[in-house]
Amino acid sequence: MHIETAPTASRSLIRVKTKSQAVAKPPKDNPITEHLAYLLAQANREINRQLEMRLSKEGVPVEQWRILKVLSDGNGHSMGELADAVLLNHPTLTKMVDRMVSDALVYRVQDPKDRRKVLMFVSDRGKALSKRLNSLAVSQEEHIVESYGDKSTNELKRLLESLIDSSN
Amino acid sequence: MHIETAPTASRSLIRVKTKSQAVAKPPKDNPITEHLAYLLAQANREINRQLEMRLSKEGVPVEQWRILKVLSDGNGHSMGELADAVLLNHPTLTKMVDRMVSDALVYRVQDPKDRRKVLMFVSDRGKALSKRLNSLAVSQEEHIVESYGDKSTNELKRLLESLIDSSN
DNA sequence: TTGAAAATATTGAATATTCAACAATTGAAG
DNA sequence: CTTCAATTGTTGAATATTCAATATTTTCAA
Repeated sequence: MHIETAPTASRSLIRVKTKSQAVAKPPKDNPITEHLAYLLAQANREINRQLEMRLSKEGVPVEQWRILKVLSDGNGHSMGELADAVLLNHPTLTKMVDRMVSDALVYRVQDPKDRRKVLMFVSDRGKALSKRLNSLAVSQEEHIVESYGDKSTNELKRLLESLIDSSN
Repeated sequence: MHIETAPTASRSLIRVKTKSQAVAKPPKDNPITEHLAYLLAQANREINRQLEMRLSKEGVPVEQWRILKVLSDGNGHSMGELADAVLLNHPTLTKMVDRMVSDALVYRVQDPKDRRKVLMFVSDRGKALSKRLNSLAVSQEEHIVESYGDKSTNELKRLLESLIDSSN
């Protein structure tokens, strides 16, 4: 691995640039921490990590909690529907569902109305796990509310929903 | 691949459950779309996708924009610092930086003060690219503001920042 | 009715990420 | 000083994700 030798102090000094004076309309060259996309990524990463840690008690990734939760309405959901709902693309979902079928958490049924489709169902074992996972997820959110406040949490949720709406 | 035969209509009917009456304190078994963690993941996915599409004009993933942007202050940043700043874990960053070094966008300098550390710098080529990427990112955010509103955007940013703060 | 196009899900290869182990350097205790 | 622990970054193997191609079924137009 090639690594440069350290620059000399004088060379560093030569490089110092005089900032051009502040412009009237801000050049929008803000620090990355002010970009919406960055803040969303950062917040998502943090909250997702916390949730992941809670769910690890049951040895289950966040995505599987989502899948079980969506299927827990008892209705069959096609793979396409499910992929949208759980924020995974199709091939990723297929493979994750394969694992969950192996673990007897969910099962596939060919849709009799449209045989291209596969309907996913949750098993009793999956339902039981889903309940335990929900407790963990709810307690995480309660923990957030404790430090962040009920008002802020609800306001944030509302804004996120409307951002999502406006992005379609 | 094993797929169950479709359940008969009668079997489906037998399974229908009578919902227990509404409880005083909600059981918090809300749809997943009301969970903060889910809303954050969904919003992040959507906005990140849009940004990704914009940046694809320059053939660069979002993470490389972040790296270039952070390094564009002209100071050297250690790999650890950088990993935190750009929301990547260490091995992932190492490999992405390898690619960027190949593309002559950034370079490594061993820190003379602490030779365990590697300081990352952006090259002139990287700086030029960074500017173009910033334009694209800014225009994306402007596009969001157009439909979502200036007020909502700023309010959302503020709430995200304070969520992140309260999570540490 | 037939044939082409669209929709749906899966597969395998290519790519990316993560985990655990490692190497190098520094810090700190004795 | 010496040695042991902690810090920093990288590597390789294991795992996961994505892209492109495929198979199947349905839809729709001619």
